[in-house]
Amino acid sequence: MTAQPRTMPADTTGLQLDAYLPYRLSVASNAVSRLIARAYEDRFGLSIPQWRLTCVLAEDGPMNQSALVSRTGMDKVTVSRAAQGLAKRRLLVRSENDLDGRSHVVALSPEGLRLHAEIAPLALAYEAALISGLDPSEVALLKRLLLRLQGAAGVLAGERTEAS
Amino acid sequence: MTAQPRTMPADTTGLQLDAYLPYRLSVASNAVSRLIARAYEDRFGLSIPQWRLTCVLAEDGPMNQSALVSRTGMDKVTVSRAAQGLAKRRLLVRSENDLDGRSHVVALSPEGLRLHAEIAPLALAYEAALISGLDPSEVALLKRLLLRLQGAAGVLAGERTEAS
DNA sequence: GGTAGATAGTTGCATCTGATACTATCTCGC
DNA sequence: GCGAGATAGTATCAGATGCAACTATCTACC
Repeated sequence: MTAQPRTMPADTTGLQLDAYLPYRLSVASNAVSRLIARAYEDRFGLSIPQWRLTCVLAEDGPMNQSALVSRTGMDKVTVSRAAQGLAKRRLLVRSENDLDGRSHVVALSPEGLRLHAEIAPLALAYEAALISGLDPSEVALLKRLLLRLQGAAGVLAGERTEAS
Repeated sequence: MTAQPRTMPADTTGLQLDAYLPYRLSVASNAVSRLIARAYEDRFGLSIPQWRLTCVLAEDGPMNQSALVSRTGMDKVTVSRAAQGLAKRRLLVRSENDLDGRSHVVALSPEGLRLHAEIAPLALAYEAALISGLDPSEVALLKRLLLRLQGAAGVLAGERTEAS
């Protein structure tokens, strides 16, 4: 005989929040994001969007804002504000684009590059601490599945695909 | 010989945003959350916190708000406002707690239960669509890894553990 | 039994976010 | 070249979020 808790409502839907993937994903992501955001904010005064721009510019070199938008998937308003914040602190420089008067080329300043080089080890240490105890193959699978979920969500949301 | 793009800055940090787990996690979670939030909002007028409360109350039965806080991990302010919104629509009922004048017992109304039963299949369909093509064992591992990341983030953030 | 500290929940506030609207510039077709 | 529509980026506004402060109630200790 299966035990039947007394006040349990007859939930016949088969839905359990704890096992619901979007819920698990959101809770895990929020926990990790809060941790990381606090670390960057407290020690370096960088928001997450600012940190992302810094990373992309350090990796790929100068580009304009719309390239940053497609590279990071962030909103163009978010990118604009993050770039303004970094420019105010002289961590990046925006120069006129002679070929297109609408856009500016955005590049890390030497100080920006230095800051990135300073933060990167900390960022990697956080990642290492988060995945400590996990098998590298599990981590690789995790990243692959996350990319897959992201893609599936984009498709379900009716997102325009690359090959239109 | 490895091709060397011309303008690539000397990024010797070993950090690549695309491969950085917190980034992958955040982007995937945002994509999924946006999809789900829009579905619930558009069709049923429920926010994500309201939907979570509904699920927990349908699963576990009536409880007070602080129990909802520890059950869902959401902020107590978020829970309070979500409960107020649901109460305004008569989807849940708050009754005085005779044993403790500070707290109220929160329970789904019959309409609330009915709405939950109506939404649950849609929620499960979204989950199924997101993980379609994935092996069930992969999904199980994914959920396990997400829980693990969440726990690791909590520990790193100095969170009080259950067994103090 | 009265006071100090803990707890339940709400309100206020400051911030972040994203959608929309707007300006400026570019491109294309004629 | 010139006007219609596309694109880069910014400004503006509404809603969500979470912290801190607050009220009310409870608990525990003297």
